[in-house]
Amino acid sequence: MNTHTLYADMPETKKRLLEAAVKIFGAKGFLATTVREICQEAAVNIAAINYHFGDKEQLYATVLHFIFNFHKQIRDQKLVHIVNSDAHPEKRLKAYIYMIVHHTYGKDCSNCTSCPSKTNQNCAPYSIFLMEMAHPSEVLDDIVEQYIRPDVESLMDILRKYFDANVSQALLKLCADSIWGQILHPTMFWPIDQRLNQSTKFKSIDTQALKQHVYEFTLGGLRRIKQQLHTENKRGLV
Amino acid sequence: MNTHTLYADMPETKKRLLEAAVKIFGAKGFLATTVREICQEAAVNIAAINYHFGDKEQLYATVLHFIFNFHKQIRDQKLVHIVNSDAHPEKRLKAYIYMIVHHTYGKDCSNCTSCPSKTNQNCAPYSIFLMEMAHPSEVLDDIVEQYIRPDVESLMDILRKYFDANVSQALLKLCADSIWGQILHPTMFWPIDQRLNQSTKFKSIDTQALKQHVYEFTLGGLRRIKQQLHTENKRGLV
DNA sequence: ATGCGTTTCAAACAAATGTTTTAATCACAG
DNA sequence: CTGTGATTAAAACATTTGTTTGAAACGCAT
Repeated sequence: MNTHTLYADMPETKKRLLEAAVKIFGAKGFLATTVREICQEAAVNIAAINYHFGDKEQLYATVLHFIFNFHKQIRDQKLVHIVNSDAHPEKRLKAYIYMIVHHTYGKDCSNCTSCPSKTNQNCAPYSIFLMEMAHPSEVLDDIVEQYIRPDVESLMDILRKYFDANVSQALLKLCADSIWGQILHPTMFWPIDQRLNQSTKFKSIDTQALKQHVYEFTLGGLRRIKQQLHTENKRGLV
Repeated sequence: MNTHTLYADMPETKKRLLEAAVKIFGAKGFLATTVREICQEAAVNIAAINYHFGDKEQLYATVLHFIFNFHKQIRDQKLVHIVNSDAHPEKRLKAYIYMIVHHTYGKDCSNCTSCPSKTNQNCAPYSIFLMEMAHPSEVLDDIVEQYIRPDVESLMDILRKYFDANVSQALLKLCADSIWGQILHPTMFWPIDQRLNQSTKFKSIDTQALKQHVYEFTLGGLRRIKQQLHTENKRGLV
């Protein structure tokens, strides 16, 4: 079902443990999940975790890598294609936003085994991600380098080319944050939306509408800022 | 130091416990903090939590209310003033964004006792908030109703008046999310920024620049969307 | 000073957790 | 069939956790 580097050549028991771990770590958090529950979910013996992974923490680290490695290959391919394209920066930006939103909210996620409950809970990967933001573990360093930095740098590249004039790194970062903030907000703060609008997550998030909106909103924002830069430069020359 | 409704008429021990609880719950999460550590930090006996709060969970619930109630009075006053103003919606939007950013990143927070470490950790309130997003507790229902819904509704009001034409609730929500996403992103995903840019939080976040950027970016986004609505309507009439 | 309700204290309790141990079982090459 | 290494199984272990208990100390009106 899933051709995964970390996953492919694992013994059956180890695979089952990993899948169960994603599910339960996601549903309850690291400390609230007991190794007993994971083993029960995976239908293996209590000692299996220590045998196959060393201990609970190393299992969690594997889970973290597993989650972020999900779709990395496809995603990276698309990414270099977008960044190296000679299309207009606005087109590239559109491709970028559409791609990220797709991988964040697409069916690939809502159908994966890591998302046990689509109704009243954040799906496992996002819960785990939020946990890391609240209290980063040691693994986060690697995760950022391997999986997050490439995505962010790509966006910075696109933006740099968009503002063809000399533009500060600080401004690029602000713009990138504006974009990422818009993309991630609906998943990350989903429990609030749920309570505000009695909504169920994957029903209420219209991926297509979100893509379009984030792109149009962003385009308006960027154009305005670019224009302001332009008038500032002009004024500077007078 | 802090004239707080929940805080004012508390016995000394209870206050100390509450402050210690904010600090340690924030630094470690609910399960990772032991009542023993809180009591040690507060320099009170082990049994004090159960005596003053009932149990660990009720202490945590109090902490949650305490955090969100912080500055609520001032904030609410400003809010009604902004919403009921007869200024141009763009001006009101600016006031709204500036106010929220101020209360999210302002000195009032970075100086408060709830933010023990400004260097390598998210400050307590935001860590606790993220925990709630990852795994909501029962208290979140009340928190959303009392503290979050008013803020969001105010923004929706402003936006509704901005798009003077008939505009769908869905579009308003998308725009509101774009704004909130931009505002919250830097705090919430601070651990990533820290690792990407070796930055320390309160040094790297320039509140003034953030305010201005979010407003300008948002204004550009909203204007573009409004314009698109307008041409759509025109086309509809033809 | 006395008595009483409130608060603090040290010690103990019961429950649960991650891990280890040791033996049993399995896969399978020789 | 045999033997060897890998895997699984059940039980036990050591620790830590939140909570309770019952007595002591305190504040304070009478």
